[in-house]
Amino acid sequence: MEYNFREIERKWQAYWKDHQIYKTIEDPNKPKYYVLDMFPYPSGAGLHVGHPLGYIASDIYSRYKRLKGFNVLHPMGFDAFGLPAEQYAIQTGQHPAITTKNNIARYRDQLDKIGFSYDWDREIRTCDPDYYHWTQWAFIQMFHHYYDNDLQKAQPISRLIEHFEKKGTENLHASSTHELSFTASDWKEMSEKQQQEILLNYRIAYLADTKVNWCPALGTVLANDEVSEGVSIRGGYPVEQRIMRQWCLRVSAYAQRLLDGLETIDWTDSLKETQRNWIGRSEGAEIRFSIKGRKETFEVFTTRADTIFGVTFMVLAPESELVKICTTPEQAIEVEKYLDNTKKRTERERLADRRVTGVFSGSYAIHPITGEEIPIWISDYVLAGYGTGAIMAVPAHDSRDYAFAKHFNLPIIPLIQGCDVSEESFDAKEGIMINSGFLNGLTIKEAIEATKKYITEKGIGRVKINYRLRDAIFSRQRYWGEPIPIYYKNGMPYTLSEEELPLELPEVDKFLPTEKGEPPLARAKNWKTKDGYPLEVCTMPGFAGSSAYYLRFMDPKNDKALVSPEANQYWRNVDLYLGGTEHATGHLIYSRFWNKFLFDLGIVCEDEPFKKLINQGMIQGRSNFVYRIKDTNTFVSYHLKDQYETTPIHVDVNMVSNDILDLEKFRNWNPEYKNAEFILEDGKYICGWAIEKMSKSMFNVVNPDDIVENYGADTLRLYEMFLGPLEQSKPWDTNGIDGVHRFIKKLWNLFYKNDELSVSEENPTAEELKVLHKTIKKISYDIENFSYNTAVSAFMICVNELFTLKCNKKAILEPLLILLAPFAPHISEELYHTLGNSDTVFNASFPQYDEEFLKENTVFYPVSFNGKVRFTLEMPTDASKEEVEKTALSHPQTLKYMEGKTPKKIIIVPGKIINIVF
RNA sequence: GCGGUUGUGGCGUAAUUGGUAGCCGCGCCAGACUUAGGAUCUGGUGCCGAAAGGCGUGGGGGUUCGAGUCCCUUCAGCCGCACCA
Repeated sequence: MEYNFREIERKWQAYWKDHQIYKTIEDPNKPKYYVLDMFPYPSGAGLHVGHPLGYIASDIYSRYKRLKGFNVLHPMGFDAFGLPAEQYAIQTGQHPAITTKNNIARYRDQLDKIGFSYDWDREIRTCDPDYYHWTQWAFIQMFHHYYDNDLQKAQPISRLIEHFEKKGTENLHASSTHELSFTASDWKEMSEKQQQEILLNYRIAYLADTKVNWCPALGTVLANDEVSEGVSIRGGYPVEQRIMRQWCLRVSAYAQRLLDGLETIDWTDSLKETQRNWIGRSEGAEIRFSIKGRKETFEVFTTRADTIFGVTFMVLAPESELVKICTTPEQAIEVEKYLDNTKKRTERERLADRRVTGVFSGSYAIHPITGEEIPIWISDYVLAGYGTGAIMAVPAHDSRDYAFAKHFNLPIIPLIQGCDVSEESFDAKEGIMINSGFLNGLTIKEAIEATKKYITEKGIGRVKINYRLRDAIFSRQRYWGEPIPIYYKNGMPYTLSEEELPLELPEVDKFLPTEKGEPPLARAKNWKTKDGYPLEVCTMPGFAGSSAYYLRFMDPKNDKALVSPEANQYWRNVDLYLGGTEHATGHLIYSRFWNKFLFDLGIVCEDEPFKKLINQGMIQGRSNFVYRIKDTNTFVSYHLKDQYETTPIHVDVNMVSNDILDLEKFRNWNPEYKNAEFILEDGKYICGWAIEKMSKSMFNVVNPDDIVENYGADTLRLYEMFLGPLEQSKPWDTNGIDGVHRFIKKLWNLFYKNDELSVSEENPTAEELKVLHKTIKKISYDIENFSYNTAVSAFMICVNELFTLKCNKKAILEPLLILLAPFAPHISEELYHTLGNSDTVFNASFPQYDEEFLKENTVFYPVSFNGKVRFTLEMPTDASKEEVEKTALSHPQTLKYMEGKTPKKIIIVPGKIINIVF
């Protein structure tokens, strides 16, 4: 029989579906294992060959774990809300729900062809009301909680109100937007509206005026991780800063726990480092300065408290509230001018053009230790959003302060013994302090500690930890997202009751803002509560739906809760999570935050959602080029191109094979090339190539459907794994796929001789057993270590060796099929049944290797002289060191290489190597 | 600038963790079967050299009997962060 992959794959995919092989239920008798892929956003372009890489890897692991006796949860769903479908809707009028549904169908079809073991009964779509019910529910919980810094835990708002009623803000240690201070009686005298406004300052989901990234082209605000270098990541449209009243999530409250949690999880160092970076913890001191002639004081944050004696000026961010206070009438015009100028510059311009700019405020600060007067300046090199928006400038030891001081001719006082600050600042954190009063003679490290102690004791400052992590802005002025379950009464936000969920996305006539500039939901008819209060018109951002989806998979049909305690306690958290690095600072921070919040509420039993995480590398494209001779329609083959002046042109890789261009296809590709002429080499047109991103514009996109059609899903799966280490980026080159396909056919031919099934029941030989058990050992090790490329190579070696041995014994081939089943499920299932089994191969057990079969009688020693290997020596495995040495020294070859000299030293590593030094 | 990560044949890669560098494939070369080959099978294939032999894991240095692997130094690519005080 021929290996007919089309028929085999169709047959077993249907069988698995009909017999519900992948249906998963909680089974207390088996250990659980949860394998999750980062679910895709179903784009209109469909999957290319790079997308399934991680899915294949996780599928192999899932099937392996199952064969090892685990109850494996391996679900899949779709991150279905998002901008592209909405942009498409604006352009074409097609409802994003329809676009999304079609795209999902396409994705599903493509995924099905590859033969994954997903339990599709658990499929979730974030745009499904039954799903976003629980996204909205979580938001409501966040609204009704605040973060207690003492307990390091979310607490009900009712507890906060109690505190206010008893003590006002006294002894309150809660995360907040602004530091507030009021008494219990102040609180009681406030109106309902005032109280609500105060509470927003503490809620974990809160409404506040914040500086946002406004993207005019998309008509919405974007989160920090959705913006890069001043443009939106989706679409690349310019983004500007604006102050707007927005929903935010108090992620910053969890900064320390997000940081600490990294120690407990098995992620790569680079990813943890990226998150640490993003959280940006810095330990320092907050020091208070008074303003000469005024009662107001202000604080600055510094990590270099040791440099306090080197402060020669202060700098305020232009947006700082202190600017008003510090500006003297004499300087008012100058300051006004400067503020106007900075306002006109966008964030991008400020970053691109690092000119030193600033203006003197007219006021002086009083140095808290020396009592000296220090001029207060205003400059946009100080960021309003970090620390207190004001700094103490130490030009001798900070390059930014140095540049500023040089430009405005301000004094520079060196503080480190022997440092030279005539040309640049000395930023290094090493040396002995000078010019620093009581700090003189201390090392920097000692001086930092001494200063902290001093300012704390004298009450002029305190030790402070700052985080770069900002609260997440949660409003999007868009249509295609989860409605926020909020209504407004008296201008203040209130949540809908849980019974009113899900708040379904309403129909609108157009997916555009209203004439008044309100978001699209403002177009909806009757967008108000039954009592007539207006509902929130913003929707949630893209990361909302993906923040807790891994929990929903545990219990996807539950209409009473996000996840039942029973399901959650069984599945706990994700054991293995696979996905790309692009989510390092977005999804992977937000979902950890979301999970920790639910953990505080006792909804989930694990503090961290993803125990182990692997980032699969990107599959790059391999582009092909033709070379057109300038101003002609003639194309010259690669090796001849240097004889002409040519322009390289991308050609579709699908009409190139082994870098040889199909001329006929090329001519028909584009009318422009209809009459193209070619200068060939050896009768062929050879294309040039380059490794680039896989994208439509490079014409290097390879569709998995085509590969499945031509080679089968098993070949695709094996080849994707064979390309190289999972985590590494590597180019896709369809040319190499034949090798893997040949391997599968060779495996097939172990079973079939001249189209006849030929499998023997005979007992295997020692040699055959050795081949099998060597392979079992290697495959087990490789799967555990996600080294799938070497596993595929081990399979090839195994089949090559069995082929040489002409082995067709069932006792060898059957375990081999079980080993291979996670990688190539279809052919394994087919041949497993061919051997007479009636149950699926995935109900078998993974073979165990037996060291007994791997024992060798003899070992080949490489014999080297002064480190150079000259020949090998076969010795019995159990030969003693002395025997080996004796045999080696008396070997005729040894005499030749010794050139009559006496050995100085003989190194023998049993079973490994012999080295003779002379 | 800071941090992470990777440098091995023409290409993708491997190396039991300090012990024969180049496994497994692609490509290429030769041969077989073929009307044919972008099919299949067999053999060869790191570089230089006719061979003996020499050289060889980005470069330089070191430790060691022995280094792709450890240490120092340097270069290059990729990724992340970046006026974060």
